Amino acid sequence: MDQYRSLKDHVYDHIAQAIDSGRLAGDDKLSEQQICDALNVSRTPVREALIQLASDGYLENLPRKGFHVKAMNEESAREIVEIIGPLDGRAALLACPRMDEDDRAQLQFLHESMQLAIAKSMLKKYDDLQHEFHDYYVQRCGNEKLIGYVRQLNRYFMKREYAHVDHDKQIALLQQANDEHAEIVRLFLAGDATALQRYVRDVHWSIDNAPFLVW
Amino acid sequence: MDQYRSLKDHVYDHIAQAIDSGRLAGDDKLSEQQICDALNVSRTPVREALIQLASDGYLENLPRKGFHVKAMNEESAREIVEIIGPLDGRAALLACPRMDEDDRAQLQFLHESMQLAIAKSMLKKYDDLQHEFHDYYVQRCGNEKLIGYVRQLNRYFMKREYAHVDHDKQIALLQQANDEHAEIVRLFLAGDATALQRYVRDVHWSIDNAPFLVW
DNA sequence: ATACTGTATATTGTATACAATCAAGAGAAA
DNA sequence: TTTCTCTTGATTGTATACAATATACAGTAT
Repeated sequence: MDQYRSLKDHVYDHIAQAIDSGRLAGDDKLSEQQICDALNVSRTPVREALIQLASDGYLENLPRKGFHVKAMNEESAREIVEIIGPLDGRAALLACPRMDEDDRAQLQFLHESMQLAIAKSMLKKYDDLQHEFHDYYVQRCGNEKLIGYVRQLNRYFMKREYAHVDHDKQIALLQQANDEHAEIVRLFLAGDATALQRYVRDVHWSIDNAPFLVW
Repeated sequence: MDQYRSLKDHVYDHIAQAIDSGRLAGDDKLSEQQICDALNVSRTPVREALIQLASDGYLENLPRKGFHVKAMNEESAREIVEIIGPLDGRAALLACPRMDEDDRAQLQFLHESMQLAIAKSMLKKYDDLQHEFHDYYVQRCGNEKLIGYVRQLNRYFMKREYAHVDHDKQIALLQQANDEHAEIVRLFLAGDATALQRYVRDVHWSIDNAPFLVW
């Protein structure tokens, strides 16, 4: 069963990846013609992909003036931080009773891997593992709509930059975050879904001391 | 300043309204040609609107087989109930410190109007007021992304049907809901944002005794 | 030099044309 | 009758053509 992928989907993935990888950023304007030339397709599938990307929050569409990449600014960062906690916490709550022994072992393994990454100052590695950690239980919450929301919100954390924070301070922040991961793992192991939700929502994603508000 | 509205937007509104109003429902298949004929436009803006509607959760797109209205079923209803509480609660938390005297008076007025609607057994009127009540503080939470999410989730509650519940039972459910609204108003007046968030999230939108899971 | 105006070019929005796939029905084989 | 295959028409996916608007730039007036 070879699953059909339209040119629209192909274009969609191409642009989405370019944005996620940071190759397209800021308020970059997208030229339809340029995309057509690059991918050897006509404007129809390109426009359809752009409309979908705009609907999914990747782009913005100024009527009669085209599409441009939605810039990350203070305001949208604040909006994301205000929402992610309740959603991630709810995902943890729902995932908790759906985890089996192997799942819990995976979470523990990821936590210890992150600790290793911190010890070796492998910041990028830590970042990847952190996403994998959160993704792991979100993917198992059994709520497709919730999974979609969290995925969309997390996209913005992909492009975080650490440049303007000095290295020691950065390590300290990661260590704090991973201590929280330890508690999250503990609550998953204990199977205390309610406490888990509260901890993820109110502590790990605390609006106040959000150490993740770093771009 | 006449703001430009493309044919795509026109088509989008047309279909969205047809779905919201219930004129299109179930798994109804949408014929592109039929829409073209009805609105006297070509397939291009129609397809663009359909793609956006699918991205916004109105429709589903089976490759090579077209678009059909996303049906409401047990599963998607459960998914919505699992998400709406944390989001609506967070919206209330954020809105609370942004409310002025007039806003609080509006909420109180809406609450009392709902009580009146219950007393007169005006179920449809109550429903409208309830939406207005929740919308009122959500619209003032200062988080556009959150507003969008709640709006999308609430679409599904628009088409709720009361038919299979007897009238007295229905009135009792509405009375309970409005008692909760009273508490919500009280917390808004008290300015206790934290308690408000908790109440909206854990009591009013409680997963367990969700009296709103009625289609 | 600066600001304005008109024109040429580029880009977006929409319509139409063509290609690929799907769905329905007729007819043949079991 | 049932099932299979083939064919035909309908529908979707893509390309191209055309129309409407926006952008850039040259030339002119101040």
